[in-house]
Amino acid sequence: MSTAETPGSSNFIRTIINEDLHSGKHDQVITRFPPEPNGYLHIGHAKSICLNFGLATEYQGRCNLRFDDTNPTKEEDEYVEAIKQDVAWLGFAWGEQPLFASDYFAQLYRWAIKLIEKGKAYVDSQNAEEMRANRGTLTQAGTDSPYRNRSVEENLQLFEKMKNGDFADGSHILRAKIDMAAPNMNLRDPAMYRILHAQHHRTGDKWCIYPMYDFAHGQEDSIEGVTHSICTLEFEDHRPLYEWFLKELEIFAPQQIEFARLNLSYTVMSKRKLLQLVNDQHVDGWDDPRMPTVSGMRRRGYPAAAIRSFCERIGVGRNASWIDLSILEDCVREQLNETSFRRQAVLKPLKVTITNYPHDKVEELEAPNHPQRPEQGSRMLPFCNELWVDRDDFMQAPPKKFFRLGPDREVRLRNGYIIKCDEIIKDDSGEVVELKCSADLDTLGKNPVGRKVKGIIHWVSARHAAKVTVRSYDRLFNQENPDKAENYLAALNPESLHVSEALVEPSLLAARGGETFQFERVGYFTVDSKDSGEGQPVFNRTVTLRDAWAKMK
RNA sequence: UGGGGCGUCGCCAAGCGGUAAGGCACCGGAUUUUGAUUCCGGCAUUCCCAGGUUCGAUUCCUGGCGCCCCAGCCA
Repeated sequence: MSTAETPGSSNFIRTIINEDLHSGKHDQVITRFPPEPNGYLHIGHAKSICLNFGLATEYQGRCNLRFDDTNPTKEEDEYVEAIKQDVAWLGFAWGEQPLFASDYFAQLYRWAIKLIEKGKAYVDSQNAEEMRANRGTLTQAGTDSPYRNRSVEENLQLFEKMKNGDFADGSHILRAKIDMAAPNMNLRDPAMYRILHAQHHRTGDKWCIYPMYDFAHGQEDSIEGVTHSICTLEFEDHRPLYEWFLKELEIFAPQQIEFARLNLSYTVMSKRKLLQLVNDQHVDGWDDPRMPTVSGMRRRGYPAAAIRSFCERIGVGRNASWIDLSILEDCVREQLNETSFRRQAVLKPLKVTITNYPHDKVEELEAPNHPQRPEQGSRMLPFCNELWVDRDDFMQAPPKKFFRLGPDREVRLRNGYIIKCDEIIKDDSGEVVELKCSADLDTLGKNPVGRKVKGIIHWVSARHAAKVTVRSYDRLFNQENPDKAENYLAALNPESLHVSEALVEPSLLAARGGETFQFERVGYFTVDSKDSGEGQPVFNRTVTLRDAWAKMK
């Protein structure tokens, strides 16, 4: 477990834990991260993972990875494998084996019988529509089921038959007998077990009844000795139920604590919607670099440390909050600036010919891998009289503040000479196709005397450059909150992916999948692990560099 | 309109009766062969509003207002 990060600021959960430790209520901290294996993990889950595993580490306790697999119709092994990989990649460990709610099915079944015997649960034979109709509304009490007062014996028999598979799906259901008039809807005789003749990813067809979340989660926590069961705010209304089951079952009662889920601007977070983006092929898969999934961010090139740092920075509270994407991006840049080697790459090429440099001469110019860290070494850049520079670094009629190429303007070639633009070549349509420049050959590694050249631009040798595919990503949605749109799909950004060919320094051809480089003055780019071939790297733009000039414009 | 929550700077977020931390964003300025990084400096006399208690309230009380969640045999 690699959590050398800062302890972080105070939050209400740390306060509760500290109190519990000081009062002697607990002498250790046990948490859990309980995903349902019905989709891939996203940045919202990452917040929960960092919180739960982070707390366990901080208090030298334990955090269980427990799959909440109580609904066989939606859960698959593919998801449990992906989730395990994501949690591990984020830097957390869960002991020898992950846990599963399905491991507790037998115990849960015995507990259901116990409640029936106590007269606290009954088999209802209304269908789903009748149950809904009799549940009442937010302002009106519900009505008791006509089956509510079946005898314990009859309930026991019926429930056993449910378990044995004697009934069709939906024909009967086990309910807790609480209060059909409770103002909290969750207490109006909530469902405990439903009949589901479905293949479970782990138990196969052993069971044909499955516990509902409410009848499973608290008991799972209890079995595992979880001290603090941390979940999101929507479950707040379920807490009385959570506590009711534990009390009626007379078993250890963990404390449920709710926090606000993460909302990120310009993205959606619901698994249903993410699944639809995948199924309808609006994206390339769960791990498409535009997805807010852990696997998508990993493929995009976000370091795990950046995600951890992000989760620490945003804090934990109970306000429904919207986090600005810029915070995540700042965390990513913070990490990548430290670790990434610098390289030169031209994304929008414009030809430059150095008129006073010999046609047949080639020089190797030394360039540091990381200017702030000379110990990281250097690589050699081939230089000749034909270069590519970026179109954005040239203007025919530049404003005074444009510190780049323009008629008669001088500029430093990064890691190379100072050149001056003498002549502009255009094609028939008037488009600039080439610049003729002269180099000051006495400016390698030193400044010219008598004048100052402020601008620096990146370049590659046209005779040596390699051509690679670059995928530039933009936000997946155009609206700050896609959920507010009539249809969130309409808020999809049609320009979220831009594929282009870039000309890069030859050393980049050896880049391996997952490696990230800073293309100087442009951004951070990560070699795609799926689509890159041997000697044919495909670069995903992880994040751009900050661009003060872009702001000035 | 039933129940449960939440309201501190543009976005997050500390604070828990003693006179508003921090981060992101933003605005200045310094250094710089990345208009990057780094570095300095600025950025809420005010804590949803109105009353009240108190020597003193963002913190306590009362009343408003606003926002979020709940009527799956999903989790």
